[in-house]
Amino acid sequence: MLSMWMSDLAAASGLPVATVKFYLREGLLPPGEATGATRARYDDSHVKRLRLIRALTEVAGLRLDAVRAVLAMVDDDSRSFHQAMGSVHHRLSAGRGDASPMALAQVDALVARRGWQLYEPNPHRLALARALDALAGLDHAASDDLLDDYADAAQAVAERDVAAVGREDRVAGAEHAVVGTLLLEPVLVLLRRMAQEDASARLSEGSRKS
Amino acid sequence: MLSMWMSDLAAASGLPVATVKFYLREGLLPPGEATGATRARYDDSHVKRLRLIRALTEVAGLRLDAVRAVLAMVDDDSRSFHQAMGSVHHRLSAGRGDASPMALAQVDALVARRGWQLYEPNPHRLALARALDALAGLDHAASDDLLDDYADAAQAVAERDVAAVGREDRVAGAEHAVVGTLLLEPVLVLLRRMAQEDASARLSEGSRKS
DNA sequence: CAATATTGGAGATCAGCACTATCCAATGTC
DNA sequence: GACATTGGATAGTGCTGATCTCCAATATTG
Repeated sequence: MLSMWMSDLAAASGLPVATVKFYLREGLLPPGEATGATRARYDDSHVKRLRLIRALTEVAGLRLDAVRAVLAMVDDDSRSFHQAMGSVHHRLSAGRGDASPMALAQVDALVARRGWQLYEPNPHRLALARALDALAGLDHAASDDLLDDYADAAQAVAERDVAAVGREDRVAGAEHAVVGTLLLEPVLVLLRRMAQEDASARLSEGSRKS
Repeated sequence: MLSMWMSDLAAASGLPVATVKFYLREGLLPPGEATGATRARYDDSHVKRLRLIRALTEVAGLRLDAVRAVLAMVDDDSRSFHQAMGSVHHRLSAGRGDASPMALAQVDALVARRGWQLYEPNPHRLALARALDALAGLDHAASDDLLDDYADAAQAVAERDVAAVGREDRVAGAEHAVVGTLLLEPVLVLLRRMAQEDASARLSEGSRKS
């Protein structure tokens, strides 16, 4: 089915018509091709766009303004993966408040140890420092050693992802990569939860008396 | 300062008095010791509790009902880390909707490959399958190979965390461990974003003509 | 000890977000 | 030509998280 009306689009995407209208109004879904004053045709690209919007909100947990920013990236072919990912990530990590100089220094030290090249101003740095402050404030300060282990794991998946981008999507545009990267974030978190459940089960089992 | 009034508590935590009152009403903050009909004293434990609430909402991104569940765990010494973490994680991964049998099978295969022991019903399994469905629906299906790499990374940090719990907190109660685990989730995500920014910078630099 | 300011409890109110419902005129269909 | 459908505009809903307003009881100060 290449061409459809709004109600078909809604049916195809499993969303209420009212919601499709809402996304149109918000500029998240491009308008269909008008066939008259009160009718418009939509096609497969609109179905896919709706799937993307729902994936970004439901799976990646983005709010609609962040979705709008991601879609703007996706629609702009002129950006490289690197540029697109940068804009998107920077927007996602942005947040209010400031961090202690100590936590910032710990982050900077980590970045230096790793030899990471980051752009300034870098919202990840601030967000991470705030997380470390929160941990420290609860008597749960993260050691450099712990951060290194976490960074090892993070770097392993990040390099894997970027290598995949270099292989597949260098020319094809940034969309695939950005979308994949965003949706894999919750995957990593979920896998950590599962792995932790398993490890914790082993621990409590191993220590059980009988 | 061991004993204070509500306005001092608000000042000490950096929150408006109205917000402190709100948390009291919501049962997130235990009531102070009443010294009369209209006065109550609060202490350090209340300051720390407020820090915990804000860390869970701002850093870990939990909603107040999830915070309430975590606090209930924290206040209940009778649970092991394993039990507490299970309840909390299961609540966090809970979500609406269902997943395709294909995605569920892929998750089950992964779990089987890893030899992970998970409890049923397991919300992580469903949530992960839904994420995989979303990826597949956007022509970005995750291969078993990719999942294995992600699981490697997830398992590495999970085992590190659980080992730390076994070392420090076996007796001390589950609070530390649960809180640390929750707050380290965003840390891992942020580190992945930073590592990706670095890897992507290297890639685009390495491929630049001059 | 009286005057004044502060405290904290209860309820109402508000703001932001993501939708959802109602109108309505134009249009397509039978 | 009667009738239902479409889709644009506008207003309203439900939820969450927080803030405002009142007020009587209480502490502090002169």
